This record gives sequence, C-alpha cells and structure tokens, in this order.
Amino acid sequence: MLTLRILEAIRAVPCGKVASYGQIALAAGHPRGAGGARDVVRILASMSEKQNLPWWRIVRKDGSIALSPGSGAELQRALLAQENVPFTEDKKAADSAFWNGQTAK
DNA sequence: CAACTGACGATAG
DNA sequence: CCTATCGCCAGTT
Repeated sequence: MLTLRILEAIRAVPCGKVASYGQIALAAGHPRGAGGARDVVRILASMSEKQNLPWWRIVRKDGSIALSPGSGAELQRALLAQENVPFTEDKKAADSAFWNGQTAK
C-alpha cells in the first residue's frame, strides 16, 4: 500500500529538515512522473492528523510552503521555525532540504 | 458502492 | 518568464 509507505517516508524526515512531496513520493517508491506528489497530498490532507504525521515538514520542491496562506501556511512556517528550520526571505526552507538537498534545487 | 478530491510536478504553450 | 493543462489514484464523503 503506497499510503503506508508514504506515511513512513514522511515519518522518516529528521527533525529540523523538510522534504518535498516529490521526494516523499520518490522515496516511497512512486516515481509516477510527478504524479506521485498527488498521492502525498491526498494522504497528508486526509490522514496526517490521524497518522500523527509531521505534515509541517512537507513543503514544495522549492522549499516553500505548499498550502495557501490562511489555510495553515503561517502555522506550518511557525512549526518549522521551532524545529530550527531557517527560512529565506522568500519563506523557503533554506538548508533544511532532505535527501541530499535536492529539494531546494 | 460511485464519484469527487487534491497542501504537486513536469511539460507544453 | 508566466500560465495552462495533463498525469495519477486511493482515501474521503
């Protein structure tokens, strides 16, 4: 089940770091082009709380907050800040890129 | 049980 | 460079 694998991948993200949906999907073994990211979205959006997942560590490939402002984006940024994750002026995760830092390009 | 949904990502225009 | 569209697919309603 990809869901569980994705959940595990998200849980595998170390504190103080972030991962992109694409990287999570890839780590989960779903190289569906870029579609794997959609799976991460679905799962996170629906089960994050239930699965006790660190959804706030999941950002875009650019390292920026994926959610729209007012939907929890500010909250996520605050949580990351507490995890010791530095942010750039663009509100992107600076050096917190997980998996060889390929997330922040 | 069937349909909708989506916090993305890449490619094409 | 920015906008638009396609791909993907299982959890949620």
